[in-house]
Amino acid sequence: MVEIFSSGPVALYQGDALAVLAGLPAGCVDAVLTDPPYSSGGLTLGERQGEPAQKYRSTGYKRPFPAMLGDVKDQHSWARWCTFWLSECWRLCRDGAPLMVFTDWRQLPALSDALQGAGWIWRGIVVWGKRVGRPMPGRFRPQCEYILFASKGRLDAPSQACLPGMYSHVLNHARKLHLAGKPVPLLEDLLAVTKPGATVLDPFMGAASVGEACVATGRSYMGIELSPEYYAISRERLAGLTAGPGED
Amino acid sequence: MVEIFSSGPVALYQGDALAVLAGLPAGCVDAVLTDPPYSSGGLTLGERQGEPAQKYRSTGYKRPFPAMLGDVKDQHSWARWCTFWLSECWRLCRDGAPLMVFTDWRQLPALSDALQGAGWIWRGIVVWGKRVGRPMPGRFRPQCEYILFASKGRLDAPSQACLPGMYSHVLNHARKLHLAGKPVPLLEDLLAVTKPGATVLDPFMGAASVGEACVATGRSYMGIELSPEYYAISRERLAGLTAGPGED
DNA sequence: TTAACGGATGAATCTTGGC
DNA sequence: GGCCAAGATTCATCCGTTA
Repeated sequence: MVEIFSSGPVALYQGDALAVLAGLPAGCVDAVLTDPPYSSGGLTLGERQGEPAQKYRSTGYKRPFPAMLGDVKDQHSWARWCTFWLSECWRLCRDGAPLMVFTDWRQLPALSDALQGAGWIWRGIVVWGKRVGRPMPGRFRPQCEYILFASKGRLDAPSQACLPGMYSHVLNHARKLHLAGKPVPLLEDLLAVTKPGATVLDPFMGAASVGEACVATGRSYMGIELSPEYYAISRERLAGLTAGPGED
Repeated sequence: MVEIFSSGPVALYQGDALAVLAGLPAGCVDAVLTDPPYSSGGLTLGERQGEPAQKYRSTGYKRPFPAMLGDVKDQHSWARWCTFWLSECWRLCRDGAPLMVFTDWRQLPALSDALQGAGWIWRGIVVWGKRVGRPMPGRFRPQCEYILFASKGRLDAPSQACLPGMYSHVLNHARKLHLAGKPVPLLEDLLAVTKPGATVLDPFMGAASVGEACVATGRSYMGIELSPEYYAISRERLAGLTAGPGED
């Protein structure tokens, strides 16, 4: 059964994204902003399913994170799975809702297929320049991640303001609670395509950086997380936001 | 018949890219850097095939450019056509050669499929932040273009130096000779993945910005252009480079 | 208060050796 | 021979601490 936590503008669900999404009513969501597992990197099944302390990490790296569940798919399965949850998101959203999904360069084409297959109209790419990146001798370093931007039908723009197509934000790794944590200021910037008070859905909550950005900017947040460990971390983090400043 | 111009490190061919490439011998090229027609931007066939004064332009923008030939394909045909010329490039390149192809966000997934279908190993995306872009009220502006980076087999790196994954260069519209002209300093930066003296192939020369970057950085340049008008412009531009400073 | 220094880090990739 | 696990490698940037 799904565990639910609700407090003010925050509603959290612990369970598999597809299962939780299927149980929610249509039209209850104004926007989607999420960072799914990339299932990227690793040529072999063993590498993809490796210990989270090893995968995506340098040898000798010390700081541990809880395991990222569900990050073990090959690209074909990953694309089909994305189509499934993106279809559910489409059903839950009202017309005109924006969708923003993080991806790395390797999965970008598959994700663009998946979201269009789920009914979304692809509108563009937002670039996140990370400023730091792993050095790659003799070639270009993977220094950017990407946010695919789409809408359910004609985009219902919150204002006439023009938003930039790229953002440069530092990720403070000392404060990062999740291996794939994103900077809260970046997420706050992205929320500019939603109206104040909008209900934002995040099927892959992780450590709830999106939730913190929603609280900080006056949006309602619906977060779903499979891992009980990260669910607990997120619940504490969002429950404590009224008491003091949070972390990313 | 194909017209040929040759002068020092520069060799230019006037004709259809596929036809010219097919007549060249295998293994004569060290790297590919090119900016093909995107066949993007128009929602309808009529818009895609319309006068270039409308396409890619803000309303009211007056400066005329010669017609960009061959920019009239739907996405399926475009992807097939890309696979063809990318396969020819693959044949002409020696093992370890890098490939860099410009694209906009809309064609990025199709281009990644095409280059992998042609045998290239996709290595990543380099982001070009244009710093300016068409304002898009209420949404993110398309401020970046992308360079897909690939290699023929194992990449033969010219050095151990780590290159950045994104570049920010302003395009000087007044000096631009082609509607889709790219900043020469950006092209010079990209040439850092080739060795000095390398032979660089550019099947879609346009106004030869890549050619100018090659001359400036001591690379040999092979350029192909379908349009007689742009071929003439490029020939003059490159022939004049020894006399004085060029333009982009 | 400001400036400089040192250490840690990164949604990786490649080579090598073992089974 | 094929597949897989482990280790080495790389440096711009940022943060915390010291001067």
